[in-house]
Amino acid sequence: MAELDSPAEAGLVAQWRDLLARHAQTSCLLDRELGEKFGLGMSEFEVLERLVEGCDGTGHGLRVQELAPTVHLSQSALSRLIGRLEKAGLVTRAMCVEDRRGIKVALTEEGHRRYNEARPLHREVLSLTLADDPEPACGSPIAD
Amino acid sequence: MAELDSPAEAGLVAQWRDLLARHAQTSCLLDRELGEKFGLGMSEFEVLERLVEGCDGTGHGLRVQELAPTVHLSQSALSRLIGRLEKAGLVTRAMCVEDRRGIKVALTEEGHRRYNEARPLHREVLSLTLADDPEPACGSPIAD
DNA sequence: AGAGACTACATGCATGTGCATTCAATGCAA
DNA sequence: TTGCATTGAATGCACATGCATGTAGTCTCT
Repeated sequence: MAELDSPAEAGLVAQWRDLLARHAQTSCLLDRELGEKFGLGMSEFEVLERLVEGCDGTGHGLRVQELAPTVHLSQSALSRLIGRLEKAGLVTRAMCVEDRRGIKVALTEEGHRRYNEARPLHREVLSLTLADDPEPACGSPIAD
Repeated sequence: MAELDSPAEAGLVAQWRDLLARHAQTSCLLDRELGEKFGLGMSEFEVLERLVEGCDGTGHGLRVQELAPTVHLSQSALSRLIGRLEKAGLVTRAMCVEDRRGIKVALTEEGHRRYNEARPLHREVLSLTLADDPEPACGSPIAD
């Protein structure tokens, strides 16, 4: 009847539940904090960060398909996310000269500034939730 | 100008990205596999599993608020998820006698059966994606 | 050059989620 | 008992996501 997991399976399940809990806590708190203080979602921040890393200094910009594998989003979700960032004035979309199907996404001044402002809070949330402590219950805000 | 992370922060970021990647791979594959082979989402399966653990043998059922902390969903999302499971005939909702605001959720025979059928695949996915291997690119199906 | 397969991104649509609200039941105070 | 705050769960709504599809540009083969 196989009602029980083998020890190996039980270990996997425990690992998975721990991962789920950490993910939920962290992403929930990131969304809340970044959202209410900087108007950014977790994924928006992640995309800004990739853009900073990918073209720091140079203003070249990244292809959408270079962004896609690093943030874990479908192509359509990423397209719309970039649309939101563009509307917010944080990035620009420009046609790619060497392949005119492609889109170059680049940070604006404002985007770079916003990222720099948000980063300390992002790191603070990570240090709060990722240190192996007794889970601080998702909603707890960060003290000013 | 603080453009760089401290080593501690860099470690946190790396840890967070690893967690994000594992979560994306695993939940994506779980949803795909459980969905197409058993008509269950990842969270649906998680709820069934809690119900099995919480009232195995006894047919008592669990309060919604007992379920809520273990699956990482908002109260409203959990309410609707239970609605879907109920409509699919996998659980029953019954008024709670000792507090008539509450709802007792219990597995049906069919729910128990479906869980037992789905569990091996669930464990298989975990063993595929959680073992620290070179990430098998989210979409890769499980061989029959 | 021209036809057809393919690629990069955008968009229509269905769905799952969270927040705010609602409604019923309970607990508590006077 | 009556009145009021609180709790447990359901629901309206806005929104982000994924899948399927559309559209424009590119590549290949002849």
